[in-house]
Amino acid sequence: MKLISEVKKNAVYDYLYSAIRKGEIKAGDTLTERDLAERLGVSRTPIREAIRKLEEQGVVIHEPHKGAKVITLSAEKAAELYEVRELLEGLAVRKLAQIHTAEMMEELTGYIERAEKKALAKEIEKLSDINSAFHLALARLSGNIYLEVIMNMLQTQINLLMTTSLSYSGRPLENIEEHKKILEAIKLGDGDFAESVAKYHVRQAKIHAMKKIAEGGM
Amino acid sequence: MKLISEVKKNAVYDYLYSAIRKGEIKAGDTLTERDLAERLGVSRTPIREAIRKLEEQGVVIHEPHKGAKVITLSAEKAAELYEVRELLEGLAVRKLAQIHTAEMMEELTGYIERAEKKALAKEIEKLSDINSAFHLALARLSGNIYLEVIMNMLQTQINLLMTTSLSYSGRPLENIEEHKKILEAIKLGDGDFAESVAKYHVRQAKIHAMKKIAEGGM
DNA sequence: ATCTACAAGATGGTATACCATTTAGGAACT
DNA sequence: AGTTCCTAAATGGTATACCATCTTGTAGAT
Repeated sequence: MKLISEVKKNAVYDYLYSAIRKGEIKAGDTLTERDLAERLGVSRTPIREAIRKLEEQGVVIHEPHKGAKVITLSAEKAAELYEVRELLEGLAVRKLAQIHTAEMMEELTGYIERAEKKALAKEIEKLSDINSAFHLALARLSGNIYLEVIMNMLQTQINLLMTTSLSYSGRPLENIEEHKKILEAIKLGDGDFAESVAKYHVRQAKIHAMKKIAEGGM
Repeated sequence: MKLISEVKKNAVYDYLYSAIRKGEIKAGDTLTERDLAERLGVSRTPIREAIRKLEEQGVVIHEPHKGAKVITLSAEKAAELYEVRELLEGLAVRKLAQIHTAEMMEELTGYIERAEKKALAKEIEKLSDINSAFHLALARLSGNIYLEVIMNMLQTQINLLMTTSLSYSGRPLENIEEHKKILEAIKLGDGDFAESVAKYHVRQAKIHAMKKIAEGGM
């Protein structure tokens, strides 16, 4: 039985991460414990824990006695991000091609269906969340726990990038089509092929993101 | 000016991680905050932070109201670990082949020299630490910040594996020879070749580790 | 004998106060 | 005017107490 009021530690984390994604807290801003505690009406303890978690995920960097600064995602960092993600997503999909079951495919298809609805409804923030969930699911279902943990971190960063820098602008339909192609490749059961399709997808996403960053004001 | 007494949070983390590596705290054991606080003579606060960090690194898993349990590294987990590491170390070395400078090579060579000394002196625990530092340096020098963060986590896990399961038993000399080959490949500047040498090294380490796990009592 | 319910202990989460360290700004001196 | 030193404020770290929740064992009922 899940209660409404989650533990504050998580609530604070969610609030801060969301505020950063929405741009209410900008890159370079510093989070100070006492400040936030007062503003959110809680003690420093849950704030500390939330900031630790943000640090863990690479969202802020803590400089002693200067506060935790929200990272700035430069074009270089974005390139590094996608570089690693290409490898890992390739591996996840390769493994999935070898071990996939009907239930797995059903779950994955579910994300795509929901994504299509959100895309049509232009609910871009929710679309972004669903796409995140899709990629995380690929990692989780691959059965490699490390892939899952790492992809979670990378996805957190990518969401940050998408929202703060790219203002959610995506290529929603092409993106979804590529996701479908990944699922088809998994169904074929050919690890090499599935891996190459997944890598292609990540490269496309990277190209798009880099172009946006180059245009937009970073 | 660095003082002797580091912050307790880190001291507690170091103590716990070390105790786990030494087997004083075994896989499956639970860490409870009050318990440790009393035994180490500090308050729960630094204990909490240390446990969080252990959790972050995947060393313990926190189950609500049951304490933080030290993970059990099964053969499957070890295989997953090396699977991911092969990809990432391959990427790191590929990049290094393209961007390496004299200073970088000097640093890397330094690790190998120190490793040889420790190997000859049979100081196996210190050897293990130096090898960790070598691999972490590869990731760091590659210039991809994500590689560095991720490799740090993987290395933490591998150290755990080496000590708890493999009792430091290694193939120290072969290992060092392979490290030398990696450096030579980097110097040649051929990314593809360097990557393949690095991947080969990780696969060898994996084979050795898996064999040991199969023999030894896990 | 088994099941239920409840109470006590264990565990985690939060609030608060205090201490340590660092930073930053200004006063005093040259 | 520039430099040095010192102090106050900011920030982080730690200790402690209290509260909420969950687990577990046991007493009582059936």
